[in-house]
Amino acid sequence: MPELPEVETTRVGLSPHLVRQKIVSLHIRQRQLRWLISDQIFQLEGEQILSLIRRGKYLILSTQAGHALIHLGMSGSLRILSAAEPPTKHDHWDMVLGDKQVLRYRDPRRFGALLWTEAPPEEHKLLCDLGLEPLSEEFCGDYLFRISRGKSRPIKSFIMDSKILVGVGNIYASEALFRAGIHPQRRADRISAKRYEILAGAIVKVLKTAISAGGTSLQDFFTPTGEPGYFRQQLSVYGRENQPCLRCGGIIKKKVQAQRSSYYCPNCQH
DNA sequence: CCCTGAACCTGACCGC
DNA sequence: TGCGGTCAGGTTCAGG
Repeated sequence: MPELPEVETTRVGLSPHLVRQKIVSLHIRQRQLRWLISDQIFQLEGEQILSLIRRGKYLILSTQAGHALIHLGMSGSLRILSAAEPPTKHDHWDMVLGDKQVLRYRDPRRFGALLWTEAPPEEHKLLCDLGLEPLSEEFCGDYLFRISRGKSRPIKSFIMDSKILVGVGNIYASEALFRAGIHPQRRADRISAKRYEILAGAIVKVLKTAISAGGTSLQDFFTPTGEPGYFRQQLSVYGRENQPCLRCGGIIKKKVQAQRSSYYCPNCQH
């Protein structure tokens, strides 16, 4: 579920509640997420939170002793609650904070992760091969154009590949391609530099707009204060199969590509 | 290297 | 009400 805008919304919402707080204790009710939560994670107890940053779809919570890497998978969410609030069925872990508040992780499908690392996080196996941040200075159409040469794979899977750029998942890939007028199945090496310029702009625009709206809530996603994200109302193609294209009035199609649904307008996207 | 398909897990929804 | 099938925002891994 959560793509870059939802993870960024989570980070922004949590940050004022977490940074400089002391972690009083950690309570794990379900260790089996995407990977088993290691006992090393208890080194967080007694530590002060120094920062909460985002890299791609990962959140990195840093202390003097080491770093917790948090991934929300498909259905994960984080909330700040009163420590007195009883946990419910899929609330897998709690981080009790110094001010009687608790950071609570909920994840029905358990595809998320909570990992411990003492080395610099950027060296971690899951982070070291990640591509550019789409909202960074270096990201541009020319970057996509250069590394797409000789790549026959479809453009949708290309922009969803975290080794190339991070944070673009199934919703925003469809949305960005629609805005750029590019067919999701077009080969990556058959797109001009000019069109990559437009695509890079569309990716940045759609991600920034979604962050401003607090992300997209389909089923499981809520901001840390329990609010849904409102970007769903601005989706142009995602989830709109058989509905009219907002640009040309044609019919939006859905096609399964690499086991993921792609939504597009066959008239506007080539 | 490139791509596909399976795997991990639960819940919502739809048709019968 | 119940059952079976399908689908869902992510990512890794095995295999051809």
